[in-house]
Parts: sequence; C-alpha cells; structure tokens
Amino acid sequence: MNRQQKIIAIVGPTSSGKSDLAVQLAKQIGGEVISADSRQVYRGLDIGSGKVTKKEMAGIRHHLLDVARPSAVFTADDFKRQAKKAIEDISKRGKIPIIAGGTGFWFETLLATESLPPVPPDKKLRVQLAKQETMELFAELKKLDPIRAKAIDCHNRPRLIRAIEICRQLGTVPRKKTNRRQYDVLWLGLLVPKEILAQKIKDRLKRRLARGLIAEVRRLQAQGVSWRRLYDLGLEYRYVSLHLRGQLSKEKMTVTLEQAIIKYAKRQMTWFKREKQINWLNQFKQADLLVTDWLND
RNA sequence: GCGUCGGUGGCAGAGCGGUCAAAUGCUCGAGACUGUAAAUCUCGCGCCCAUAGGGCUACGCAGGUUCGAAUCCUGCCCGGCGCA
Repeated sequence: MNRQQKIIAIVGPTSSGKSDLAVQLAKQIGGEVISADSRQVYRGLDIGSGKVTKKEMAGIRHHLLDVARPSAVFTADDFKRQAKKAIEDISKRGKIPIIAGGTGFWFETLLATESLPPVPPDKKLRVQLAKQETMELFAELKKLDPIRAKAIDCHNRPRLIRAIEICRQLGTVPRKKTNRRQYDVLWLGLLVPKEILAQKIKDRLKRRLARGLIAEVRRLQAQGVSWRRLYDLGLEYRYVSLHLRGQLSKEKMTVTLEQAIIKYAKRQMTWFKREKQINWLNQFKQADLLVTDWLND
C-alpha cells in the first residue's frame, strides 16, 4: 500500500484569515497553496473576491487563481480536475498542497466524494427546462427517478433541472459515493466569534471600497460581463452592480452588502459544521503543533 | 390654539367589530446542498407547556360600548400636515 498524499485543508468563513494562515504554513513546511474559492478562479475578480495580492503571497506559489473567464461558469467539476492536477504537480516537487478557501461544496467534491455524475451541463436543455413551472419539474423528476425526487428539495429549481439533466443522460441520478481515502487530509478550521467576524467583514468592505471595488465592477461590465452575470456572481458583484445601475444608493448598497456578507459567512459555517474532521482553531499558534504532529505521523 | 391625518410585533407596512398572535417584505435564528454553490432553496421568529394541541399577555395610555375590539366611542399622551 502506498502512502497517501498528505494535504492540508484550511476552511472557515470569509474574512477569517485563511489566506494568511495558508501562506504562513506554506513557508513553514514547504508548501504551495491551492485556492478553493468559487470566485477567485475568475480573472478580473480581484478586490471583490478578496484575492491575495502578489505581495501577500510572499513568494509562495498559488494555484487556481485567475484560471477562468468571468463570463463563463467554472464548475465544481472543473475545480476538481484542476485541483487534482495541481496536487500532483505540487507533490512531484516534493511540497505539500495547502488548500484554502471558503467554498464548502468544492472541498467536499475534491476531498470527500468519489466523482460527480459524468454529465456536463446542457445549456439548451436548461434553457428549455427553465420555462417550466417548479411543480412540473418536480413531477418530471419523480417520474424519472423517484428516489432522487424523494431526497431533493422540491422547490429548488436549479437542483431539479440538474437532476433531470442527469436523468436524461443516464436514466437516473447515480447514488452519491463518498470517498475520503484518496488523501491524508489535515483539516484546519478558523473559528472567529460572531461579533468579531461581523466587524472584520465591515472593515474589510470599507477597505475594498477604498481600493476601487466599484471601479473593478464597472471595468468588468465594460469588458463584456453582463449585468445578469454580475448579479449571479453575488455579494460584491451583485450589489455594486445594482448600485452602478442606479438601483441602490451607495449607502444602501454598503449596508445591504455588509448584511449579505455576514449571512454568507453564516451559510459557510453551516456547511463546515458538518465536516467532523475539522480541527477548529482560535489562533494561528495552535496550527503549528497540529501540523508538525501530523507531518511526523 | 383650532383643524386634520396618524400612532400595530426588531424595522417597514397591511388589517379597520368575530375566521387576528395579527397579511406581506426586510432584519434576525436554524438548516439543506450529487457539475450555477458568494449561487439556489427550506423551516422558524410575542411568552409558556407542547407531537398534535393548548394556555397567557398583546396592536400609544386610561376608561367605555358590545356576547365579542387592533378594529367603535370618550379623555389623555406623542408625531406629520394645514390654518392661525
């Protein structure tokens, strides 16, 4: 039996300091960082997505930043594929991959599931299905795959559409297979008290605005990213673009955005709470011990 | 001072005699998550016991009318507007 690839996974809500910890650990143990952030993969989404700057990287190599065009969706499967490649790459160089990010689903996809159903998105079908009532979609899924229908959230249109898409291709939705043994993962989670996190989020938003967040969104739009797409990208991109379109005053935008980011942080936490292997840390110091122990294991 | 409109749950805002613990939206809380995942979606949100359900206190304050009042009447307090 060959030894499993060692990987460090750093998770936590937005603004909790994942990027810093990742760089710090990478320096200490000889690692490279893989970003697991569904918005930082896009070129041009810098300030709003909180992408690390060259300076913050401090010479540590980062993967999966700026690998996609903002107008095309970069999927969980794309992430999985490229992240796997990066992991191989890094280990060939004798270094340790450190995956840091806030996208829970992507972590699960990469580290804990066997594979996603091998059905690429079918744009035409999706457009067509989007015209149907939610109830109809659910009824169709029920016919195609009663088991999946039973478990699915019957109000969640995107999920219903995807499930139908899979059924049309494979007959039914394959059962989800978990596989946690591909890698030897040390899970580190950054825990920040609610009030402190909220304050950090507000402060950071202020800094982002000062650094030119609004101009960034305007630039993206000018470069051909549609308003619709900016809206779908969420948070900063959603509310700043609404402001640019005159639908939100700057003050209102700021307040709404603060609330939205705080809510997002909460949603992230409900995802991470499910992952029982996470070692929750209050301060970076605690990470050192865990990491050295685990490396010597 | 007179007239007038209004004071409803964390906020905004419906309700204008019974079916009202009170629509709806937001905030807030909990949660889901099989290729959009910063997306999308669900549930809860007066208090108390509780599975269903039941009890209690509530719609500025104090009285009154009524079998029954957030809803009608009187007085008071507070706010907007108009006239002085």
